Amino acid sequence: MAAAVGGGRAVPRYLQIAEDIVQQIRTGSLKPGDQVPSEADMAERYGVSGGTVRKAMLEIRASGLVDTRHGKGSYVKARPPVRHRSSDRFRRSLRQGGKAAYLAESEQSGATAKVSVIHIGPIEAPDGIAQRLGVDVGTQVLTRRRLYFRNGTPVETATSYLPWDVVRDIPELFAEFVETLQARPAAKAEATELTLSPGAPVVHLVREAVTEEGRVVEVCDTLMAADQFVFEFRIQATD
Amino acid sequence: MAAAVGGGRAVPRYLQIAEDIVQQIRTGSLKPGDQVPSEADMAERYGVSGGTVRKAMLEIRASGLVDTRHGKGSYVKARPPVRHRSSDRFRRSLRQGGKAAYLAESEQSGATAKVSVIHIGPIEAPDGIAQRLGVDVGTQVLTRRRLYFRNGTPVETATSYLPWDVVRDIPELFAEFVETLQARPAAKAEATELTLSPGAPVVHLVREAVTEEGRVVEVCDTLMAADQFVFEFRIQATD
DNA sequence: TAGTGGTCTAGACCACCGG
DNA sequence: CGGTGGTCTAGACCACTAA
Repeated sequence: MAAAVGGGRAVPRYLQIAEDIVQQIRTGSLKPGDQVPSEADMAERYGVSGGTVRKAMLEIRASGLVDTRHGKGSYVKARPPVRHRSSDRFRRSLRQGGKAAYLAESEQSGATAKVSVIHIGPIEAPDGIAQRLGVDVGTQVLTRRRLYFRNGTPVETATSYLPWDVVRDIPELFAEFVETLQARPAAKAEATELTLSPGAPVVHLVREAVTEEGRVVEVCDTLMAADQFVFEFRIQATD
Repeated sequence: MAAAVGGGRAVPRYLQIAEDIVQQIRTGSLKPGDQVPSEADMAERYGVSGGTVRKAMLEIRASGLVDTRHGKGSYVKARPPVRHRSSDRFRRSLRQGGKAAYLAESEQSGATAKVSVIHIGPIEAPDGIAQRLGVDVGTQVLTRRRLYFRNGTPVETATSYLPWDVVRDIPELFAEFVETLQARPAAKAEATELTLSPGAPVVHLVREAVTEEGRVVEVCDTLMAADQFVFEFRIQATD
């Protein structure tokens, strides 16, 4: 049948449908864990074709309120929206190993947390990392790759890089941390690892640990599901 | 004609096409300002239908490398990807009015900057803002809404809220700033205001200015195109 | 007016999931 | 196996832009 639409439609049909479903979630008609109507259902109910309903589902996914699994359906997320990631985590007393800090911080907010170490071992420093550590590209460094879970779903990957001499000494005399943070859409592989819808935003955070002598002794590269975190920074005014 | 695909295709056609175009941009075959091939072109060139090429374009837009205008076409962004937004901006010496700070910071990185004031005047404090300022909901506060441009395109909106007694005194004795930062997909209206593709990530940053007495005297609510900013924070280690 | 992107249809086959 | 989402087609009409 011919296109779309009788006359001057302001809001496209697929957005109307998406808005309808999102409202049902926000108002609680659809509760956490509930299955969102299947695409076939919606096509019939709203009297539109599959393509249109599909586009609506893309919008709904972009809202971050549902979880879609191929062959099963879409479900309203249980995830409590976000967790605070405060700069407080840099207090030395909380840094008895990064793992403990995460667990403490996470459970403080009433969620189950888990950390799994994917990989640990020596590697040749990749370009950007070598630069940050102030060593030559290809220098051997120790890496540790971790996956962080919250309430059973992965929310963060972290890869840290340490030069060998630092590993031997383990200074724990960091004077300063420099964090750079950028948000962007997830690449395909990243979306898979964090079980996100493709294109969902992720936050890429790189933390450098700097000693009192000004040497960068650790670089930690982390990727987070954006909807799982609120970042908080306290900054002292200076002259 | 019937579907898709002979046999076991690993990577979907639309992703292959998107990847091809993105590579052409990254390698420089398509230069900043160049027009990306039209959808009709691509459909013919790659031998796929319009729907498929459309999906590819969605992926390409998600990469943030391209700017699409209805009725005109898609063009490779001129935007040098990002601008550093460093916590240095809190140095008092740079805070002779927020506008000056932005212009200085921006032009330092070799871009043209412009700030336009959309609105300035009294308003009843909305819920979240009143809470942060420690006043009752509905209290009159001064708001100032600004749109920030970089190289001619809007990249940031900022709305600041100040209680009236602060406006009178203008303390400039901030002791601390607290920033909370969250990334999420842009809502439709936000995407329009910042000329983003719908669903492109934005960063929502709220900055509170705190006096030495611990009073919050200003709340600034800003929304930024995520692909335009890298945030940098330096944090002193404490015990 | 011609060319572009934006919305929509009515179908098809595939890949995945669960019983 | 039936139901679900994922990919794809070959068209249609609409809305915007620029010459």
